[in-house]
Amino acid sequence: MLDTELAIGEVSERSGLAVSAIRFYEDRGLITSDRTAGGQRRFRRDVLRRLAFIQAAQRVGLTLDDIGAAMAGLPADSGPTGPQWKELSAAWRPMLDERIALLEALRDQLDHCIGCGCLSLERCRLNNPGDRAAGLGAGPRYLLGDHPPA
Amino acid sequence: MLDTELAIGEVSERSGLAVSAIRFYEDRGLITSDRTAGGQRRFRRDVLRRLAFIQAAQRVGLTLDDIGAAMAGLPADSGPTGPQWKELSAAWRPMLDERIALLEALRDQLDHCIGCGCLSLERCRLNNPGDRAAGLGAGPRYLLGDHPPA
DNA sequence: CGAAACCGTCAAGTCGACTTGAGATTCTAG
DNA sequence: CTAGAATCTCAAGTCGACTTGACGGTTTCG
Repeated sequence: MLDTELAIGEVSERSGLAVSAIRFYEDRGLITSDRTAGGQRRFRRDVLRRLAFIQAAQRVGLTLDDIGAAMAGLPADSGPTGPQWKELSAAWRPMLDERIALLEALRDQLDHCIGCGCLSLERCRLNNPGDRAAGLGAGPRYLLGDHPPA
Repeated sequence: MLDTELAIGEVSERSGLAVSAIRFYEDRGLITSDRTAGGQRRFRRDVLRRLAFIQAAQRVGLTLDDIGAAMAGLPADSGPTGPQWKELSAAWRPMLDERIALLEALRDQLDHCIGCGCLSLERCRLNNPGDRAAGLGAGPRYLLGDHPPA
């Protein structure tokens, strides 16, 4: 227990993730672990940082594949270090900004529709399929729409 | 063709949705249609408004169930009328604001982490499970997290 | 009238992200 | 040392939102 390594249950408790989810992430290669002689997982503390990172990224709407790709450039055994973290954050910033802009546009558009009573949603920019910024396509599968092919 | 009713293919083209998706929505009770003598669907024009509405709502991250519930109060055969639209929009506004706030918080937090180099993501508010606003839980299943029990 | 284009109903499949269950093994506190 | 809490693996299930496929009927245009 004073051990630096954490059992999966501890990781679960500290990260707020289900044990099954943690195993799933390991299967997907997002995190790694050592094993005890008996075969149980023991995680290095930095896995918490990775998991936190994963959770944050998911909230932004990235898929595990995206996240895995982004983390592929990081050293496998540690959380992101300074410059790497910087790089990642910089890479995601435009996407964050885009999502925010989209949500704001939606809200304002809604306000506009309320204000003018036009009810012409189908003519609103909200549904302009040609517009990259608004026409994000097919719904929830990828959250707020596409994540850049990045 | 000068007919006021639209065949499913036309609806598809005008709405940008796949024919199969439109049928799916009808199964789910989100839209309705008449049938020709031969059994083909014929949609009233206002179905376009409904579909537009559905698409907009999805982009905000609502499930079809949510959308169905919200539209349940509307007259089945027409798009939302003035006051109803107003009511709906008003109901969704707080959620939109919350989502926007979340995204902004995430972005700013990311900036902060870059700035200070603390790398202490796990201590950041981003992952505070007790905080309703930030601890939105379990990822993509419900898009950017929970939609209010509304 | 007849071919091409469109539409119908199922049932089953897909995708992402996990969860659940079964049955066996390992750890740890008393 | 032992009871019982934690873990293990692996297969299968779930959920939301659709899509795909098989197979057959309907509309429309020339």
